[in-house]
Amino acid sequence: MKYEPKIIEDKWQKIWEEKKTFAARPDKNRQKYYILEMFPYPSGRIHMGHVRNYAIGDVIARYKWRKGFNVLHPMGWDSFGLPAENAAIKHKIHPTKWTEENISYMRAQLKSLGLSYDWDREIFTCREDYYKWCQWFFLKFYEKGLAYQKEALVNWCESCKTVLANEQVEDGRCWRCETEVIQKEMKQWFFKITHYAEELLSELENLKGWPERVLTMQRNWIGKSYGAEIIFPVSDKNFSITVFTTRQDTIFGATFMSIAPENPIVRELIKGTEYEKPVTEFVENVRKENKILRTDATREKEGIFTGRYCINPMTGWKMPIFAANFVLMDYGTGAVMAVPAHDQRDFEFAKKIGLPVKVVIQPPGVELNAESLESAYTEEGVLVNSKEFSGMKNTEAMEALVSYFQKNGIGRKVVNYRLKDWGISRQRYWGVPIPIIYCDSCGVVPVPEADLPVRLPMNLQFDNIGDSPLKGCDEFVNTTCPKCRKKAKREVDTMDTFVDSSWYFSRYCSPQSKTSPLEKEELNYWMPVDQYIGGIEHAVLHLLYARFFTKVIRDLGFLNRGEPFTNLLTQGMVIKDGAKMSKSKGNIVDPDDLIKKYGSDTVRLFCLFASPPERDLDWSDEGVEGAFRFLCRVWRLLDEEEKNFSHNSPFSGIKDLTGQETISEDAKTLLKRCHKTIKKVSDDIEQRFHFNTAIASIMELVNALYLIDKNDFKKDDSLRSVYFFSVETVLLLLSPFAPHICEELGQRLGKAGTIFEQPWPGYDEKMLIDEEITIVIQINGKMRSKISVPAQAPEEEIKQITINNEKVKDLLKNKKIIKSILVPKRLINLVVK
RNA sequence: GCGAAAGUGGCGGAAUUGGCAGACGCGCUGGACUUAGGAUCCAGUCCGCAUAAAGCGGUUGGGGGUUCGACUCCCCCCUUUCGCACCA
Repeated sequence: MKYEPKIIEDKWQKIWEEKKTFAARPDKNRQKYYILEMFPYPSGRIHMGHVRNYAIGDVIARYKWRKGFNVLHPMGWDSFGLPAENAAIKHKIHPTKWTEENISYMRAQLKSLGLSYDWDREIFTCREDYYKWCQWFFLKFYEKGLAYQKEALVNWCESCKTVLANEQVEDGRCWRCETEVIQKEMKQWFFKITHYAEELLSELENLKGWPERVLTMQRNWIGKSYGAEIIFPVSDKNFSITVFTTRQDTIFGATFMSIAPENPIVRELIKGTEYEKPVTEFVENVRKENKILRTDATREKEGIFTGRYCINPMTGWKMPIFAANFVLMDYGTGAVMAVPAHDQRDFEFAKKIGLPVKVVIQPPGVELNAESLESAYTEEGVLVNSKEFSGMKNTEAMEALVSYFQKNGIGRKVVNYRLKDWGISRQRYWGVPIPIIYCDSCGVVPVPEADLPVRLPMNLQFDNIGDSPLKGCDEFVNTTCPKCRKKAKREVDTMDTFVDSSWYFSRYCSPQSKTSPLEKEELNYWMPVDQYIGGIEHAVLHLLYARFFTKVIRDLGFLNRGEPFTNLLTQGMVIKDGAKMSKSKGNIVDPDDLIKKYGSDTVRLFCLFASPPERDLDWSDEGVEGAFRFLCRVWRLLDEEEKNFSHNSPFSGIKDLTGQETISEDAKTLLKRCHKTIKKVSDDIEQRFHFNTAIASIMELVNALYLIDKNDFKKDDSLRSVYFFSVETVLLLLSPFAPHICEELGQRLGKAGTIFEQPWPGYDEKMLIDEEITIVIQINGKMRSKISVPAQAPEEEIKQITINNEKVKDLLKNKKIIKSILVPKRLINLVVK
């Protein structure tokens, strides 16, 4: 009988679907295991990256299930987003239709892969019953002061008339029309993620199951730094400028001040003076520059004098104030004290303009001299020219100065974060409407909870990209104020789709709940996700937002903990011909074609075998062929034997040697090999997710089975029995990787029930021990020979056998043994002279 | 520039705690079966020397070190990938 993957895969997928084999129910008596792969955007078709991601998750899910865990393994669709809107414009098809059609197609593709999802929990972020709760969360955020509105600078494409996400800006240009992106000030809604900045940072330490890489990226992103805010009074004005610095120890060397061009203080400083025109011109020019160019470290330092001075509170000097292109408005206070001797940027700028440089930190053993300085000295040292602080180590001066500032009202100690609040407004149609109403009398009014959802209107025309398409939909925009019942207008922006994906994993715990976004009891049973799997590209964005949301969900009283993902696996990319698979490279491999040709078991097996999950996977058509060949080999293990099996016999469970005195040596060797393979495969899955080596060891077992001469069965019944036990073992071990073929062969082997219902095979420690072991003989660290000794042989005996070995004797002629090292069960090393 | 990860046969990769480098697969070579083989089975396959066989030497990006022993630990350097990058 030929191995025909298509037939058997259809058969088993149908059985799984009808029986709801993978449905999860909370069960207090069983330990839960929540495994999750990042849900996909329904772009049209599944690609190889998805296949790999889901194959990895499926192995873990099936393994844990068989280990007796109550497994939750859900799937859904991150189905709001710009591509649907673009497709609508291009093909005159409604985003809903486009999205739902893609979902149907991709769901069928996932099902054809035989993945163990609980499809009853499927989530669609673009459907009312989900996005209603996004709006509900928005209202809760608003109530708690975690959602607010402010003017902000955003990436703006003048040609497309829309805000662009950072990912959609390539080299400072719009990805679609290549227009240069500018910074535009717009009123935007923000989520106050900075409220949790400290916790988001400190909790990283407890995420032991996360890759260090991701933790580092999040730490960098949050960017905590310790320093001081210092107040500099402005000459001839009744206000002052506050700067943030981490180097308050250098304040005696501050000779001028630089402020961000965008800083509103600039306007105040120049108002009505001769500097107004040139400075405004400079500011406008800098603002027109795109952000990428602006924040390039190698960019020429430019600045313009504002005509004003401020007073250094420690030295009393008049410091000229400059507007400078290298000062960022959105970090610190948007103003910095410039210390040219000890900051490279200030140094470059001072040299260019000809501003004074003053050394206030001296490194040990060297005398720095302001005139001969070629670059800023930014390392540690001792304070000089710093009044009573002179002579202090700069690290000590940090603290001393902060106390001095605080005592004298000059400044204070502060902690600054690089993390900014999350701007969630998008001038798009295909997203969650922000549930806010603007009333001329009442101002900003949140939509009452009872009125949710604010529905996305379905009757829009998609013939042109405009900013906030909802603006043009009168029946959406025009409404009545919930407070005063007068005419009012709705917010026309929608939410960033990252909002939708920030809590979907929680919703999976009670996906059908109509009364609440989350059911407390179910949530606390399933959460946190025990194993989350996805690409590294979400290291900061999604994974940070999800952590933030989970903390809010905790503080809203739904959940008793604030971290969503205990373990995180970031799988590598799928590479072909040295590049990531992409349309533009033309190196795409379509999963559908492969499944049609080889079956999904083969495709999954190859993805898992070709490299460990966290590394990039090099695609190889020959490798796929090899995976298929291996499954054919497994198939043929029992090809001619089928008629000999008794039907409905139970699976064997652990098979050891108890009561088997009649077992032959060959059978014993094979049986031991089975137990070793069980251990190896279990450990590789459980401890390291190294599926490639797990599969390799199953291949070894299969190779060993092929070397057994079935003619021997006639005279050796124990060998026959162990052989079929081994086949059974192969199926039990291989089934998380290639489930369909294993189920089919299990049935053909005459077994009652399915493999999925069988517990994961155990092994007998006794069966792992060899009676005879091979000891390697090294002489001066070089491998010279091997000997076979009883496993229990004492050290002295092994040594005797070694020196009596013919070859060793030969090599030891005229030499003296100085030392011998015995590594138990492995080797003996003779050090000779 | 800063930080992280990686570098092993012709290729993908293995070696889990410092103990036989190259498991397993691909590719290649030979043999068996065969009308045929691009199916299947068996065997060989790191490199060099030697070769009837046994053997000898070398080898984990390069150089140094620690150790009886290093792919593994330490120092220096090279290359690649990724992340951050005027953050005061």
